[in-house]
Amino acid sequence: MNSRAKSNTESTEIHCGDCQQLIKAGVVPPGSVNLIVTSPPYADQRKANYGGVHPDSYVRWFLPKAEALFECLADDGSFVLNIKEKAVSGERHTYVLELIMELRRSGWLWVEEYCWHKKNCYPGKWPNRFRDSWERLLHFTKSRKFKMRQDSVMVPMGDWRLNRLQNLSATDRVRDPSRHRNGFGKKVEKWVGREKAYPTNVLHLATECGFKGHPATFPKALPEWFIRLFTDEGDTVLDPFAGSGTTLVAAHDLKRHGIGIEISPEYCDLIKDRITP
Amino acid sequence: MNSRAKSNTESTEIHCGDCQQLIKAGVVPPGSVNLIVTSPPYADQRKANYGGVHPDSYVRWFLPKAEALFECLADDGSFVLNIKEKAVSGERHTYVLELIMELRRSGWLWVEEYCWHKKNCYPGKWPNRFRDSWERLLHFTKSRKFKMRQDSVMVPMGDWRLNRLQNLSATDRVRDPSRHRNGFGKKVEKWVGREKAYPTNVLHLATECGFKGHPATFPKALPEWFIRLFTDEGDTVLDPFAGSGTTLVAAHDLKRHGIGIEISPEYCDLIKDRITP
DNA sequence: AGCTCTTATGAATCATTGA
DNA sequence: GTCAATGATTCATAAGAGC
Repeated sequence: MNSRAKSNTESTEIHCGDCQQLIKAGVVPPGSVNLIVTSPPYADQRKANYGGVHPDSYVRWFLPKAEALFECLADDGSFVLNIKEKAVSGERHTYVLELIMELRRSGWLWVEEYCWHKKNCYPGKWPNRFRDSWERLLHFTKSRKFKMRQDSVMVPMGDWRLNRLQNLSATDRVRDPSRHRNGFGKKVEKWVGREKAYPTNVLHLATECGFKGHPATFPKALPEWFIRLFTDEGDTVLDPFAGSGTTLVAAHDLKRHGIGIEISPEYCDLIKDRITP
Repeated sequence: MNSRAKSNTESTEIHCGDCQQLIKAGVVPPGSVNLIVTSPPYADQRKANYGGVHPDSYVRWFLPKAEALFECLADDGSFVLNIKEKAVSGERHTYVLELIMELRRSGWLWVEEYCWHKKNCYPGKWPNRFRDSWERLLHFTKSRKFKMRQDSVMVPMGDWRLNRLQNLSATDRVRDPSRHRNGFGKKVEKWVGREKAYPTNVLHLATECGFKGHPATFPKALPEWFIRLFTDEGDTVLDPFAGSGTTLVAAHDLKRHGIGIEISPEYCDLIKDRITP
């Protein structure tokens, strides 16, 4: 199970323990990971499962782990962190903001904040806020030049294209560039026959309701999207807070080599059940 | 024009000048404003119009203005700030995060971060990121108990159903293969008999394309939503960076007393043209 | 009125060139 | 070398024109 032979790209490793300790112990070789995508235990949530981390000490808890992750990530690799701050005594807590700034201070580049717009969010009603329907997907890298396969996540264009491109008017080709600083009109011809467009930085996905047994299931489509975007086949994907193993299942299905680290023995067993056919 | 008599709830004041100076000068009485909703000039944008503020000095530029706003806001009032950090040399800049923390340090409560998911975002393509399709709507208050009229922004179930059906674009279907038509049908059935539902903290709106004369038009539906949510009829709404006056038009239409402050004389004139019938 | 088709344009970002 | 201006790239919406 511990073999990382590139020849078998569909192999998946599961390690049971604390990710910081295991990585420091050499379980994941330095620079060997192409993508880290994870949804760590939220502050003060999942108390029953993880023991809970208080919001005020969340940054202190996370930083050394991020340092370990930095070591094992390849220079052109990406780190995608799914997180959302909780509300504490009527306010949004600032630990996520502080975490971003501290991670930058320790060498990470904060390239982008993708937005996961949840189609079906958790129900509830409070006097001072509505249901929280979005989460942050923070994208960090080690370098300004990183691997990104934009073509692999293109989406079908809107129907507008069908009408738009049937008749190319003269204006399409002659849009005055002195007034509008974009040659968009000129290039419309290029679109004939094109079926797909690049997506935006908002992922509009539903949460997964089907899988029981772990409280924080994020939809498989989420890691899948980032795995397709930031890795090639045969690359290595790491989830240091594997939980129920959704990222690893996605990596396996996409023929990437998966490494999962999970501190809870029960979840480790659960992941193994999920991965092995 | 300067009368703030509550009797005339539809009156709208326009003041031309710097909001900080004008408020300090007493143009807006302390504690008289129920809602501040504004979209300030973004860092280093609108150079032609405002002179531009460098991202690195944005917090320093904004803080004293926020202090003035604090003074004129009622104790149970709300401050809604529409903002989004720009990308600087391959990274998202952190001035918005810093601003949130500094505002908290100076007495504001950061109650919530609403998300404006823009249906039509600016086009473009870059090697390291996709098009930016969302902006922040930061909600600050002076007190944990603030005025909130949740019922006033409930969405009719019928419209909701209609919109969902219409918005089921090809993109929706591809990104979320788990959403089957039968599953959707089930969900709709669940809502039969119920007339209205509470919204979430994500607003899914298009940007306004048509309005000329000001570079930063945000859709009228945006201030409208917050005005209905955080004020009653006859209350006072302030926009200290009025721009083209969209917030004031919304306030006027909803029978709120509007106060607009705008530093550019041309825009002041433009607002007056827009307000007066 | 309702439909189709046409057209303008929007808080952008990065790479390159020039001062 | 640092900084500022210019060029190249891209998509969905709404308003308007035409039928």
